[in-house]
Parts: sequence; C-alpha cells; structure tokens
Amino acid sequence: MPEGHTIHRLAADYRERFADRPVRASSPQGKFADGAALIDRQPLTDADAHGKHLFLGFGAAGWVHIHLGLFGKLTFGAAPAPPPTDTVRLRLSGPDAYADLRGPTTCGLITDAEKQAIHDRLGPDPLRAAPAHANAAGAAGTPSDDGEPAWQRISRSRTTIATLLMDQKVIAGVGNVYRAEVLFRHGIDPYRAGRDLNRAEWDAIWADLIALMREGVRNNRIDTVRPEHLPEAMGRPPRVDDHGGEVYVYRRARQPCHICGGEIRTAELAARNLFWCPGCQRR
DNA sequence: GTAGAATGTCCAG
DNA sequence: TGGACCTTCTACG
Repeated sequence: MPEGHTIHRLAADYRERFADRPVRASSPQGKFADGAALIDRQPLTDADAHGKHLFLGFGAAGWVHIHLGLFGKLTFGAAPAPPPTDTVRLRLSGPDAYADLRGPTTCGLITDAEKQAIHDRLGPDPLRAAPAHANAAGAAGTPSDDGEPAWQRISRSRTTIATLLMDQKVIAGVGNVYRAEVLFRHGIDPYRAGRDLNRAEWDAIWADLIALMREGVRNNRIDTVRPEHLPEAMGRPPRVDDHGGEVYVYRRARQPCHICGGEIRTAELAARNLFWCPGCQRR
C-alpha cells in the first residue's frame, strides 16, 4: 500500500542488495515466467523510481517495470531464501539477499523507449526534485523535477485540488495519505478548485511535499505532524494504528482535530476516502 | 471461515 | 461512474 516514498525506498533497497552482480530470477506464481527467464543470471545495473513506478535495470535485457497498485508488496530477506509461496510473482536472489514481489498491478519487461514513455506521461515527482539548497541544475546525472508543469495544470483547472493531487499526470507519487495531510498543513479545503489556489500556496505545497516525502523515504513511513503538535508536546495519547506515523487527518474521521479540536470529516471523492478538518481548511 | 477494507490504476459505457 | 483486478490483514461470526 505504497505512496511514492515507498517506491523510492524500494529502488534503493534493490540497489543495495543486488547491484552489479548477477541475480537468479524466477516467477513461482508463473505470471512473469517469460520475463524472469530473460533476466535470470543478468546483473542488476540500475534501479529507478518515478512516482509509484519502479524500474529495475538489467542492461541490454531491459527494465523490469513494477507497479504495486493498492495491494502489491515487496519483502526482502537474507540469503538463503526459503521456498517461495505460490503467490510470488517475481523472486530475485543473490549471494546475500532475496526479494519477493507479490500482488503487483504491473510486472513486465520493457525497453528503454517504453520506460521513457512512462516518464513522459507522469508529472513531476517531488522525490526527483533537486534539494532546496542545491543549484538549479542539480548534480550531474541526477533527475531534477520541478513543480512548474504541475502548477501550469493546476492553476488552469476547475477540478478540485484533492483530485488533482492524486492525478499522476499532474504530480507523481502523491497518494491518499500525503494528499490529505499536505492540504491540512496548508489550510486548504480539498474541494477548492485548482485554479483558486494562488502561486504562494502552490509553492508552499510543492516545497512541503519534497520535505515530507524525503522524510518518508528516510523513515519508511509517513509522518506529517509538526513537532509542536506531537503527542508528547500536547500531552495526548500517541496514535495506535497500523501505519505507525503521526498524522493530522488521514483515517481520523470523527476524532478531534489536533489544532482546533473540531471533528475531522470524511467523504468519498472519486472512489477514494478523503479526510479533512472543516475548521482549519478554507475554501 | 469469510466479508470487508486498504496508501492504486485502468477500462467500458 | 462503476466495476475489475492483484493480495493481505482484520473484524466478526
């Protein structure tokens, strides 16, 4: 159940465990048997992420394109690998580690050109942006997305900002949690139209997404609560929840807002659950 | 045991 | 807009 930070973290995990050494590849479940055979015994030459898309490079053999969708999971373990369960779509194993992929929406072998086509239809990714302190060009060879193309679309759109933030063509990597949290942090009602945001609001959102999602990669979880609103600071009980991180509104329907004390609301928007605080977020 | 939900996306109508 | 799809985990009998 990943947002962009998870995918970038996974790309790094693959690189650390398998880079530049031949891997064994198999598809115990069978659905990727042909692809696995083509990369078997090839070295992993690169691992890349854009938004929620993960790309594992195998030199001339091409790229394994993975999208986890809502349910997909990757689990890493130390060698020797145990016998795989029959739901494993792709297993990679090396001398030190193995990785099992289950339940992805997408797992296919693609060419450089096909990979480029995927990049071309995705919006800028806050995790591919140059850090705020770097110069505009970024270090050689590193991607440096900027938020301008996203602003161009948002500022002309009558669609709600909540919908636009989830649209991967507009901005890549933001999912339901970051959407809800970043709108709360900037006091913006999720139903406001994109074109009713001003430039300063957008710039603040983009900068905040870069910071929040980098933190997400580092901690491997989503934390969005400012220090002064943490449980320790406010003397409230910590969150008891599967996701771990402290949040303002995500999955907190009918609970009191950490800032104004009002009830957090929830509604369905485009088949996804939306959470917001009517007291803190302005139309 | 089984229904339901879940941080996602695509396609048909 | 509604349904399909991929899997795991939890709550409830």
